[in-house]
Amino acid sequence: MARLRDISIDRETILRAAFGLLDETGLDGITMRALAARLSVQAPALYWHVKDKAELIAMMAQDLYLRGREECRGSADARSWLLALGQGLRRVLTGHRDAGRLLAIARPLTPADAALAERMAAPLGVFGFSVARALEAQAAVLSLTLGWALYRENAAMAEHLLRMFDLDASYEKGLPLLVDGLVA
Amino acid sequence: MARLRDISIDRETILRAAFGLLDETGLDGITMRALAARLSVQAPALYWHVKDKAELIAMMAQDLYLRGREECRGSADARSWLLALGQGLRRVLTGHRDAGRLLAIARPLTPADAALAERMAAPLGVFGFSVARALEAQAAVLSLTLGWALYRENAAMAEHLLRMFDLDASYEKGLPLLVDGLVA
DNA sequence: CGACTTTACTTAACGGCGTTAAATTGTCAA
DNA sequence: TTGACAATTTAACGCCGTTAAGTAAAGTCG
Repeated sequence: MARLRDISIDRETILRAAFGLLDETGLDGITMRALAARLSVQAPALYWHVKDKAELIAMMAQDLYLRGREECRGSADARSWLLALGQGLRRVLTGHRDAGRLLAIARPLTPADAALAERMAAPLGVFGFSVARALEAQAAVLSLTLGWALYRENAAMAEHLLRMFDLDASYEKGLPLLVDGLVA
Repeated sequence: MARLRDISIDRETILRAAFGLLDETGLDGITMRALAARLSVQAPALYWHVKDKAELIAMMAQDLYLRGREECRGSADARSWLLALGQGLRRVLTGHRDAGRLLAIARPLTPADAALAERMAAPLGVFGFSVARALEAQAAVLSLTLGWALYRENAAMAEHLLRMFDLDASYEKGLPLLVDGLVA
């Protein structure tokens, strides 16, 4: 395991370094060379652990989604579950620079991995949702949240706009409107 | 005007060529060299008309937004105006490959141009909305629509998922839920 | 008409990017 | 001791956005 170097890198350390790089330099700052340098390694070494950059971005996206979903573990009904999903993902996305943009450019995962969306929505089944209805409701909440995150990232520069209305409050208001309709 | 070449290029022809290139090759296919080739010109010639690639993308984004808004010209009330805004933008975004991703990576326009969002939301004022409430409502509808477009672009490859529920119908259902709450 | 400026392009080049190929080195099993 | 294997290195390729410098046509003006 340990080789020339005291500690070697693996997918997990690469992933964490990538998020660190994202927060410090933004999405454009994520280059294979910069990421490698942060791990005290040459760029091609990364390709032993990761197929290509697109896979790395997909890994990061998946990590963000899963962290967002953890927020709705103890939800007692469909309404609170969907609210927690939206707010959880929102919290995760606001916690990383350019996180919305990252999700936007992330290539879809492998076909086998597309089942993730299905697994994610599964808890809704417990509350009596059909698979189709669960996927629908989840898609609506995730769409609103991702779109909102992008809006926020883009508006960050135009402070003038943000002084005219509270974007965060707008989300807090809009999400329940959508969710209430979805569970009705 | 006309010089060495019979017809010269300008911002408008560049913009149209860029959308053509987008539809044929996707967002990754939009390179300054490919765009120039499509106009029978060398790449650096583009920089006479456009500051850099980011400005080109911003131009395309603005064009998409404005085309989306044209849909809600004849709306009689706030509800139908917001519905038309969402559906109009949705129609425009589904009409171009990777249009959602393009909006997501487009850098915010110049500060002076940030007033565009304000101008866009202005018609809502006629229906009795305050500026803040109009911007809020518009942000919610645009967020849902952009997020939905991204969802759709990413899910396009995972046909398996799409066979389990109707994403378009999901949007048609979710948008009124949000809008009804916003105008209440 | 001829000199000068301006417009709109060309060619050439730079540095950085993602990625691949090949060589290299340390570790472990037989 | 040897040989397979894991994990990295060095070197390089082609493409990217972008800049610098040169150049030809068109407009301006004495």
